[in-house]
Amino acid sequence: MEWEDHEDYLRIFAPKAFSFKENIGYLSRSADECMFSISDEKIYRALALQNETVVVEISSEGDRILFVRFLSGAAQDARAEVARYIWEWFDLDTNLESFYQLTKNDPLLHEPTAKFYGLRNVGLPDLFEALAWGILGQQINLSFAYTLKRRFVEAFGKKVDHYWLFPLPETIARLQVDDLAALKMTQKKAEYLIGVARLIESNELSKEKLLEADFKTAEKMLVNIRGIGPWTANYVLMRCLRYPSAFPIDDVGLQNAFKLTLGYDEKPTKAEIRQYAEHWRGWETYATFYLWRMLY
DNA sequence: AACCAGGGAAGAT
DNA sequence: ATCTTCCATGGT
Repeated sequence: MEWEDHEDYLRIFAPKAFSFKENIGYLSRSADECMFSISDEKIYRALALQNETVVVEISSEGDRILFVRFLSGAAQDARAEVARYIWEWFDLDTNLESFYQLTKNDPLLHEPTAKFYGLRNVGLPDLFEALAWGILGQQINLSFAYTLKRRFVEAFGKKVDHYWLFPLPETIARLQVDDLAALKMTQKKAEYLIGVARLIESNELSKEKLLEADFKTAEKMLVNIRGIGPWTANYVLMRCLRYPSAFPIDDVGLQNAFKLTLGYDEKPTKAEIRQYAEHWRGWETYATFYLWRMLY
């Protein structure tokens, strides 16, 4: 991690193949997002750290240096924690150069990788947030998913200045199914969310445990949880745990992105998707992420 | 106003 | 192992 602490601000030096503009563009894709806001090419959000809560403003100097100001909070030890969070959020440990090398002649990926050069898998570092977003998003369109997330966050999260912190698992673990169903999600979703919150609260499930396992083992650990099938498991393996080979192959967005990018009239079959994906073995996460980006 | 969306569970084959 | 049905809401 490369960064400088200047007390009232931080500078974070992104690696090659990073474009602040592309990442801002990605983060601006939904007007209904409630976990951060973007205005004038700057990102604003609250972060819950070990010992305090801070509000940060993230802008850029050029396209490779992230410039972080603290709008509230930021004791000495918090600043390194913020730098680490942002480093992870933008997936700055990944070297994208070999991905670009691999895809520059790929019939499907050459277009998205050229168009969105420097885009990162801007993830969901918090495991409960990633799982909850996956569960909330099951079987509904994206706009309703954002509506549900907003209701969930505003009902059970915490507001810091103008910004929301995602609900904590210990809060959700204590709810009844009806408390969540009142937000107009299905009874099942309410059950799944409470179940996952309880597993995290009891530490039976944690990011650390999932990261100790290899990809296939972590996938099995997740799929064994009620409410988490292959789609949600791979979504979380991609966006939170950052296994490079995660691949939600049944995702309808992925099928639509194939259709759009290849100019097909019909969605591709699973076999076709597998065939294309052979070329990007080890980079399925980034391939999926760039293909999704084609859709909005 | 009927019908569809779409991932997961549960039950059936 | 693979299939069918159900969930329950918002969008069309």
